[in-house]
Amino acid sequence: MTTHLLEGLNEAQREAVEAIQGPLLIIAGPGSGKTRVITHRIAYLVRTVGVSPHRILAVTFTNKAAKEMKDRLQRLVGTQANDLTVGTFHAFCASVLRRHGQHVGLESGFSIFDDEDQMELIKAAMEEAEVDHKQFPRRSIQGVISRAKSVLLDAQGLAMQQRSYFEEVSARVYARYEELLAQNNAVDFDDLLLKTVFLFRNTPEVLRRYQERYVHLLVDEFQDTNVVQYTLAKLLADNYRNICVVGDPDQSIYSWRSADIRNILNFQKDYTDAKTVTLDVNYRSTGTILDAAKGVIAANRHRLAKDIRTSREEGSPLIVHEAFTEAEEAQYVIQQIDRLVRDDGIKRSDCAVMYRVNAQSRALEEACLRHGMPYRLIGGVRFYQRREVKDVIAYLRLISNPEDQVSLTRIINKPPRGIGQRSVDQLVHWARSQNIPLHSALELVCEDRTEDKPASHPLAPRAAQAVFGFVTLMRNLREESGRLDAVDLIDALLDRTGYQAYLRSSPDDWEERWENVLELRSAAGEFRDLGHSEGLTTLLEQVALVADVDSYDEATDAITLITLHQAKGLEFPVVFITGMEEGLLPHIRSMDSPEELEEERRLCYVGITRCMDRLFLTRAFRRGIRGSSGPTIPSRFLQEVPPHLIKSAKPIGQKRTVWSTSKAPTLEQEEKTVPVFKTGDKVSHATFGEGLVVSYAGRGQDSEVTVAFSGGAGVKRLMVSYAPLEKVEG
DNA sequence: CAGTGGAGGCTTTTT
DNA sequence: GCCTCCACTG
Repeated sequence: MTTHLLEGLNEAQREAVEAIQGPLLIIAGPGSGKTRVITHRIAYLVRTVGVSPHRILAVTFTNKAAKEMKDRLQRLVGTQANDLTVGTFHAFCASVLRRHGQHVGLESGFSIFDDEDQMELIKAAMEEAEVDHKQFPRRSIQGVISRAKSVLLDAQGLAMQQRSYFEEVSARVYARYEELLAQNNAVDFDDLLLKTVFLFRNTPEVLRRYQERYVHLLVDEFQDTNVVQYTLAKLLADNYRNICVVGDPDQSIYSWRSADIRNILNFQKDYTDAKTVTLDVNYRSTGTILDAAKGVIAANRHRLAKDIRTSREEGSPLIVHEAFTEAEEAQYVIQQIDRLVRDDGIKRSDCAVMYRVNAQSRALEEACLRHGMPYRLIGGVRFYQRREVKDVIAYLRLISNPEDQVSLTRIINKPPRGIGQRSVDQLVHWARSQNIPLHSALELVCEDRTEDKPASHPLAPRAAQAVFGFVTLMRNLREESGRLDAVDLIDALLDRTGYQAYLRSSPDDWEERWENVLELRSAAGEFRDLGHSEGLTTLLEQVALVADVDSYDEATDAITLITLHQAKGLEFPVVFITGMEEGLLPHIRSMDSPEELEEERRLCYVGITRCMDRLFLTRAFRRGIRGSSGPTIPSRFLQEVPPHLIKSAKPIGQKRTVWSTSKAPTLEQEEKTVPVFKTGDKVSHATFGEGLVVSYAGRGQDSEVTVAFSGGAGVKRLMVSYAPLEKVEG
C-alpha cells in the first residue's frame, strides 16, 4: 500500500479527490477517469483522512458498477474495503427495509416482486377494479404507476392530479394494487426506494441512525437518478452534508425510467455552497472518435455546453458501412472482427457490437454461430427469470413469506397435483369473500377436511384432498427451513415435489432447464455460512436485485454483444454500432418528441464514446421488423458526424454516399431514379453478379424486384430504389 | 384437469 | 416473429 493516492491524477481529478468537505458536484465527461476519481477519493478518505470505512456510503447505478468499484477499492485500501457500503440504491434500501420495515407495514421476510410478479398483481388489481384490459393495456397502467411512484406520488396523489382519464383509471388500479401488495407482504422495485423514503420521513430516529453513521455519501451516475433517489440521498446527507455526486448530463439515457436530469440543476440549487469540478480530459478515445462524438452531441439544443479534450493521438478514421440486409450487416461485423484479430493482433474480447434493441442481437448471434465466432451476449433472457428458476424461487419465497400469494398461485399446481385453475379460482374468490388471506383459506380447507361437518369451502373433495397434500408439504418445508441451509432446503423441496421428474415429463429442453435449477442451487451455496433464515433472505434478495448472474468470466476470448444502454460505463478498443437507421437509432417511438430524440442522440453519444481505438458504424438497406421487412433511411446521427472523419468501407456501387447528403432525397428525385424492370430482364448486381428478373412488384421507390442470380447468390428480393442493379442489354 | 393448437396482440431501454 | 390467451380435445 505504498501508492500515493494523488499521484498520476490531473489537476481537476486531484481537486475532486481532495474536496472532502461539503457538497461536491463532479461533471465527468466520458473517459475522464471518473471511476478512478471516485475510488481514489474513497481511498483518500480512508487512508489519508482516516475516516472509518464503516461510515462511507457509495451508491452506484448497477450491481456491476458496484462490484467493479469494490474490486478497485480492495486494491487501494485492502481488507478495509469490506467495511465500506457500496451498492445500488435498491440494494441499500432493501437492507434498510429488512431491518426497519415494520415501521412501514412490512413484516420480516417480505417479498420483492419483479416485473413479472408485478404484472400478475396488476392483472388481479385490474380485474378487481373492473378495468378492461383490452381498453387499458396492463403494461401502460404499470408504467403510469411506476412513474407516479418515482415522483413520490401515491394512488390518491395520482388521482388528484386529474390529468387524463387514463391516469384516473390507473389511479384506481394503483390503489387496489397497493392493497394487494400489502396483503402479499411484498414490495415492487419502486417501493424499495419509496418505502425507504416514507420510513425515513415517518421515523426520524431510524433516519438519524443512518444520517449519523454515514459521514460521507457518494452517488455515481447522478444524471440517471430519479426524484425518489435524489430525495433519499438528500435525507441521508442532511446531517454532515458531505455529499458528492458524479454525473454527465450528456450521458443521461434513462429518462424513460423516470431519471431526471434536472437533479443536477437542483443539486446546485439545494446546495448553494456546492463546489463543482469538471473532468474534461478524455483518456479513452482517439481524437477522431472524440470529434465524432462531439459532432453528434453538439446537435442537442438543450444542453450545458461542455468541451472535452483528448489526451490521445488522432487515430484511424471511422468506418461507415452500409450492408444490404441485417444478415449481411452482421456478417460484415464478424468478418471485420476476424480480420482485426488475424491482421492487427486484436483480441476478440476487445471487440463489442452494440445495438439499440435486443431483437437486433439475433442476426448477430446467428452470424457468430455460422462463422464460429465466440460471443458473449449481455442481457437477453435473464437467468432468474427463467420459468424453472422462478418456480424454485417461488417455493423459497413462499417458505419465507407465507403471505406471498403470487408465489403461491404460481406453484400450487407445479408439478401438477390436482389443483387446477378452476379450484384455484374458487379458493381465491372464497378467500376474498371471507376476507382472509389465501394461505389461511388453504389451512381452513385442511381443517374442514378432517372434521365430519359439511364443507364450508367450495372445493370438491378430491381437490380438497390435494390442497391438504400441498399444505402439508409447505408446512414441512417451512418447519425444516429453520434447520437447513438454502442448498439443503432446495434439495429438500426438489426431492419432495419431484420437480426433476416434472421437468423431464414435458418439454424437450428439460436438461438445460434442470441445469439452470442446479445453477440456482450452486448460487445458493454462496450463502451457506450465513444463518439459515438469513441465508435464505439474502439469497432471495440477491435473486431479486441482481439482474444477471456474474457468471461470465472476462478471461474467455469472446466478442461482446450488448445494447447501447447496457454499454454505459464500459469501454472497448473496438466498437461496432449497428443499425444506424432512422426508426432504430433514433428509435421510432422517440421520433415525435424533441426531448426523447435528444435522449436518442445521447444514447448514440454514449455508444461512440465507449470506443477507444476503432469505431465502425453500420446499417442495413433493408431490415426485417417483426416479420416483414422494408427499406431503411440512414440515421440522422450519421450526418452529424463530421464527414472528414469517415472512411467509407465500400460504397457498394452507389452513386450517392448517404452520410454526405444533408437531406434525404425527395420523393420526386427518388421516383425519377428508380429503374423499371420486367420479368425476364437480364440484370447485373454489384455484389451478386448477373441474374434474371423473376418478378417485379410495387411502384416508385417501393418497387421490389425478385432476381435469380446465376453466380451462386440464389434468388433475392431487392428494393429497386436501393439495390445497385443495372439492366444488361441484349 | 392438462396439454395442444390456433388466433390475436404486441414490440425500447432495466434496478 | 414471439408471446399470451383461450378454446378445444383427450
